[in-house]
Amino acid sequence: MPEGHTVHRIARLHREAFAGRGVRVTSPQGRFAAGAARLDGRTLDDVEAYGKQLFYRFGSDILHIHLGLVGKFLIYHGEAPAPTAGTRLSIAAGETVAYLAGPMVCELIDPDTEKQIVAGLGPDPLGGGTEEQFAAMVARRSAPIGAALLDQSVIAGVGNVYRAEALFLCGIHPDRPARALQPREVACLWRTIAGAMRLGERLGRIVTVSPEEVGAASPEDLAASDDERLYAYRRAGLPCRRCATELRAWTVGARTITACPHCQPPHPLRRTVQDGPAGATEEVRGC
DNA sequence: TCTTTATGGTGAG
DNA sequence: TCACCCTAAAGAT
Repeated sequence: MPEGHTVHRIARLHREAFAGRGVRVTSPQGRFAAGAARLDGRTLDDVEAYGKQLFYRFGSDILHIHLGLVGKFLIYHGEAPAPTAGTRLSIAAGETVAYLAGPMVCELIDPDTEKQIVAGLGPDPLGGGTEEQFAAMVARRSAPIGAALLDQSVIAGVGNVYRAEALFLCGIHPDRPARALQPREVACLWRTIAGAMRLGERLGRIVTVSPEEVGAASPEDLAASDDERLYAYRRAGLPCRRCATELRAWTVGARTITACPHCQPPHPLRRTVQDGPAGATEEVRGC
């Protein structure tokens, strides 16, 4: 389940469990045997996340991990099962063991390489990025905003779920050119994504629906639900939670997005301002 | 036991 | 635009 919130959560949990301690590092599967042997027994100084990248610092040796689509960490406190045939990496200290399976990247790099990787990424809402940085990246993209949000050089850490949810919550059609968005729409996207990612990091699951909207007491309750956490992602053919219009799915940026035809109109709606200057209009949300 | 699915990204054509 | 890589877990048989 790796979007940025998952990666930052892993960094936090692993920092708490392993940082400042000597750690046992092995590669049960063998595909990271040489790297594991180099790190085994050494002190893990710190764990950091940026976007979807993880960096484990052992002095000037840095373990770089990217989970990709199917990669995951399984963490055990106390008794742990034997690693499976797919366990690329095992990190252990005291009572805690973390198994890594299916990562897209698991490699040793030096500090310069880390700098290059981070330099190629846009602002990370959970990593000190700013709304101004995001706005500057969006302003120079002619691609659809739905594609731009998946581009890690525009904003780091957003994946297919946060993209669909943020565009829905801000009432923005995914096909609209990024640079044509109004400043308030860009601001809405950044703030919505940042807030949702902070919540996701805390809950360990993406929740965007307002609890009161579905009669729930808290986001924690929604996190346990499979049906009520999200507004748009993978809900094609179902009625919009806000207006009951049937949600529609198509491809944007080589991945499937789902959106509401009514809440996310192709062009921002405008209406005449009653008490403003003659001919003045203001934007209104689809819903 | 088999099949399906996934929140990502790259490289070839 | 497509094929392809990585693996666990849920669902189907």
